[in-house]
Amino acid sequence: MSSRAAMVLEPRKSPVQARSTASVEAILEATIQVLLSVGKERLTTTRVALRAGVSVGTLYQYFPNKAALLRAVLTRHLTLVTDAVERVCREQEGNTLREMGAALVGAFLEAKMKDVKTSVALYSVSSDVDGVKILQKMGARSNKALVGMLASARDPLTRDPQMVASMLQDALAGISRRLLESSAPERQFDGLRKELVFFVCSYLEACGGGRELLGT
Amino acid sequence: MSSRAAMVLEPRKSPVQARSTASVEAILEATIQVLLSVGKERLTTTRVALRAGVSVGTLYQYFPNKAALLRAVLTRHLTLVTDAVERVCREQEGNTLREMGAALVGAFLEAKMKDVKTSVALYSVSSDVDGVKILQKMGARSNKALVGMLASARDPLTRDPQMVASMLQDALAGISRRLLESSAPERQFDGLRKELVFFVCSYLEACGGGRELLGT
DNA sequence: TGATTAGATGAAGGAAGCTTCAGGTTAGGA
DNA sequence: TCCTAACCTGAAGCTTCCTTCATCTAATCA
Repeated sequence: MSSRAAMVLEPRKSPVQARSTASVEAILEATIQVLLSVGKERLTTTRVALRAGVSVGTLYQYFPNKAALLRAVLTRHLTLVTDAVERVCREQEGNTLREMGAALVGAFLEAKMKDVKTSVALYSVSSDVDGVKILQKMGARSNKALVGMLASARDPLTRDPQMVASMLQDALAGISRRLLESSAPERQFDGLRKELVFFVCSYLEACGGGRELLGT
Repeated sequence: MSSRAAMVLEPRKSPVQARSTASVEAILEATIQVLLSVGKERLTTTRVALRAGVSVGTLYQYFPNKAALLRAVLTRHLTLVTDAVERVCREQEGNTLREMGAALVGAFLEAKMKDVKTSVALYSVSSDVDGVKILQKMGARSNKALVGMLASARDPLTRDPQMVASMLQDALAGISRRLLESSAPERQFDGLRKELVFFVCSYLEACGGGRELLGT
């Protein structure tokens, strides 16, 4: 009957004491571990609980079902990436489009590469758990941040910022996905990063006047 | 004991008479129908067979298991898209980078939009069936075609064609995916197409000398 | 037309895993 | 110290489906 009465689905129950908070954390972490070690096909709630060092019952005390658990993990991960994007966007306000492009690419790739294995494992989970909805929510956040940043550019955009932002984020998503799912992401990383900066900057500069720039 | 003895996995048995060919076709088609109507979670082999107007036994006569069935459907769809890309690449040989970019975007989007629902439904299937492997195979084909086309450009590339081709196809993939998964793809289609052409052309022209062009 | 091969059937075996719940343990306040 | 609420446990119920195979029907060919 406390204020935490209105929680509908995600957490079935909120941790109050320290030990339960630890349980939830352990479960979340274990989910990723299991995902990495046996793959989503063999990821069972029992296995996750085992790995987390708790019983299945405990798991179900905090997550209404398997899907919710996976959703929580996915959300967690995507939030990190989105936060990273929002951060650069804030930092880059007032800079040139070229600077923005380079910074965006750097931050995005870094966030995704932070834990390659996990990123890849979560791609496979996404489609089982209306990951699209989660992605859209995060996408909207990124979009907002990007539009704000672009609007503040020293060399202003001559095109619909909304549209430009979408292009950038979706292209980034597609390219980084392929990178991550390739056999050796680390090896390709640097070359790809450079080209991606070039790609994005070409576009952004064309979106601006496209004059005062001649460098690379 | 005929020559068709070496088939290992995909089709368990090859259709010989007309009726069996019809069965296979019906099963493939039914798979998509079921996917669209009840979603992949509730797609069962029995349901597919029912919809196809055959018995489960028949289904298992041509597909060793559920995964192979889904793989077949996915492969089929992606082949169409890849074929489309290869076609434009051939047609555009010898043209300018700008022309190539516009044509590529057009063909790619058209192929993907041909049957939006199916495309979207198959995204969700992809991760259950080592879709990555299939995607990579198709990606390699597209890549080859793109590289060939780019190499033939009237205004030659000043950057690694392999890399440029990857950028293009992955960006295209990312952007089209978002379009397809959005709530109203048709509505956004035209605006997005135009911007995408601009995006791709900006890049390609920057990859060429980037001089003799001034038009939009 | 009879023999042989291709194709079709669908009930049932069997495995797997999600989720519950009745009952135990621990922590913190009175 | 005792009591209540928070927390934990894990065996087993239940459902869902994949896949097989013994059997039947339809083509094809000599």
